[in-house]
Amino acid sequence: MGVTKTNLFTKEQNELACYAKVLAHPARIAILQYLLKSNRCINGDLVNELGLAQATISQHLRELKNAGIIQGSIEGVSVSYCIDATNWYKIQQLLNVLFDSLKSLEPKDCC
Amino acid sequence: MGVTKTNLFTKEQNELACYAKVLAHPARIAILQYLLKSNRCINGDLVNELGLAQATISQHLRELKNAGIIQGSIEGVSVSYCIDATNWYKIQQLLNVLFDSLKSLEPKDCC
DNA sequence: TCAGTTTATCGTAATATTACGATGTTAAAA
DNA sequence: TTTTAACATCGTAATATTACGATAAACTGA
Repeated sequence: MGVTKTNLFTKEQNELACYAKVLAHPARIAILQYLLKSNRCINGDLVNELGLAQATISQHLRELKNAGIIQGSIEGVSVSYCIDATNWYKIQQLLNVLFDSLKSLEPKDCC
Repeated sequence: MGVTKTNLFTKEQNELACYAKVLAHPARIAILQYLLKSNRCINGDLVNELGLAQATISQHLRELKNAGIIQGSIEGVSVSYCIDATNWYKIQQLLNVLFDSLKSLEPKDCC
């Protein structure tokens, strides 16, 4: 097996899991933090900043882009990436809907 | 390779990625949503609710528990699981620190 | 004690992810 | 036109994840 049984779950559950998966790697977190700090960057910036090979950075950038978290535009010989603000807030809200739905319990209420 | 180069990243980046990884599966999202709704559950509840084998549910529960998101206590012949509220809020805050640090830009400011 | 119930763990097959060298592709510069 | 720079993509090795049957462990009730 080893394949997630996507059909067992709701669209919302799969969507949330997909977004979480994109965040589930420290290099991608680092890329996002770099973008948050500097507004935009190119592949080469990140190769210097993170210590991973160019091909690896490119692969991570593609995953972030496929998920809609960042967008890239060709700028001469390089590609300028930045955060897609619209999706950024959408993902934050999706996560907060989940996290906010914990009815407040006394600490150690159940277990 | 195929091994994340953990040492290249900060403790915070690795921690955030770890929490995201636990959320990065629809079955675990479904388990959390079930717990949010019903406050507590046992393995058998989830086997009925989700359509996955008992061993698979048990494996997902272990990952949620190892990450500190849920806790379980033995209750007779079964194990009662519930959300660990303290860590729940901590993770939400960690995520929001990331998401809130997007300086507001005009939509389509960069790319 | 013995049988039944509920979980956890082991072993394993199928698949996904991570990382990087090598190789293409595209646009500016010479 | 040729060269250079910056990326993307391909191919692949190493490892991680997902799922489940089988089995073990622990507690309950007869």
